[in-house]
Amino acid sequence: MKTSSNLLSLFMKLNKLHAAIFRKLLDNRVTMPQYFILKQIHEEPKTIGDISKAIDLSYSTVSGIIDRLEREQLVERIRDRHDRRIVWIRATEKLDHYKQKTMERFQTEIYEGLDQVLSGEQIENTEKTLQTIITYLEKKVE
Amino acid sequence: MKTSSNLLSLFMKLNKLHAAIFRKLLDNRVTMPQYFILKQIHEEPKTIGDISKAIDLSYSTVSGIIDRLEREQLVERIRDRHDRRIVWIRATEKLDHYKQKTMERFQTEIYEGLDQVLSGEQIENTEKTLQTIITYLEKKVE
DNA sequence: AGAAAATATTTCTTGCGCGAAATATTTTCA
DNA sequence: TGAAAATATTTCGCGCAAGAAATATTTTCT
Repeated sequence: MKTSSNLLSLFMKLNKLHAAIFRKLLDNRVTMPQYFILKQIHEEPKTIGDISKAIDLSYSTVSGIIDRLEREQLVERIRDRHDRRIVWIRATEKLDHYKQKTMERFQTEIYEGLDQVLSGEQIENTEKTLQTIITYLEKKVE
Repeated sequence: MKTSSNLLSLFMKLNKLHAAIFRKLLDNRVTMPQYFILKQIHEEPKTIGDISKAIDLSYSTVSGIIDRLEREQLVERIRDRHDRRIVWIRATEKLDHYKQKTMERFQTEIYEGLDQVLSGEQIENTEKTLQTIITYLEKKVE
C-alpha cells in the first residue's frame, strides 16, 4: 500500500523537473507546453483541434497557449477560407529563426543524454509499467 | 532518442489522470494537492514550512492552497504565541467529520488496488528508473 | 429553404505552481 | 541596545489546465 503511492509522488516530482529543464534550456523564452505546440506546427500549419488531440490538452488550454505564442509573434492564427470555423496555426518567420538556433539543439541535448543513462530494457519495462498504471487509473475515472 | 521522450509524455499523462482520480473519488470537493496537505495536518498541526518541505511545493503555492482550504473551513491558521512569524495549520472539526467519511476509504481504494495490479518487482524497478531520471534531470537544471 | 444538430473555437471561472518582492518578526552581533 | 541578518509567511504576476457556457459557422434533414 505504501509502495505504489511512492511511485506516484515520484511522477509528480519528475514532471516538475521536466518542465523546469525546458524553461532553462530554452532560455526562459518558451515553456514546455509552448514547445510541444511549436513542434506540432513547425513543419506545417495545424488546427487547434489537431494540436489538442496530438498533445492531449483541452481546446481551451491550447487556445490560451496559442494566445501567448501569438503575442510573442512565434505563430499566427489564420481563418480557413472554406470553413470559417477552422483556425490554422502557422509558424511565423520569427519562429523559423528561433527554431534553427535553439529548438533542435535542445531536443537532442535532453533526450539523447537521457537515453545514455537508461538501458533499453529499463525504458521498455518502465513504459510497460506506466501503461499498466494508466490503464488502471483510466478505469477508475471511467 | 525517441524512446525516453515517449517515457516523459507518459509521465505527464499519468499525472493528469492521477489528479482527476482524486477529484472524482473525493466527490469533487477536495483536489489532489489539497488532499496531500490535509493528510499532512490531520494528525497534528504543522507549519507552512513543514508542509512545503514534506510535499515538495513552494511556500507560496502551499499558502494559496491553504487559503482555499480555510475558505472551505477545513483548516485554520493559528499564529504561534512565542514566535509570531510562525503559522500553524490545524484541522477543523469539519475536517474531522469529512475525514471519517471520505478520506480513509479513498486512500485504500486507490493505492491498494494499484498494488494488486503491479508486482513488487515492477514497482521496485520502476522506482529505480525514475530515480535515475530524476537525478539526471536535476543535474541538467543545476 | 429554414430549423435543428453538429462542429470548431473562444471566453470565463477556478485552482494549481513558481519566483521575486514585500511584510512581519526574531536572532545575532558589533 | 540597536542595526543588520536571518527566518517565516504572504502577495503579486505570470503561465498552465480543465470544464462549462458562449459564439460562430457549417451540415443535416424535413
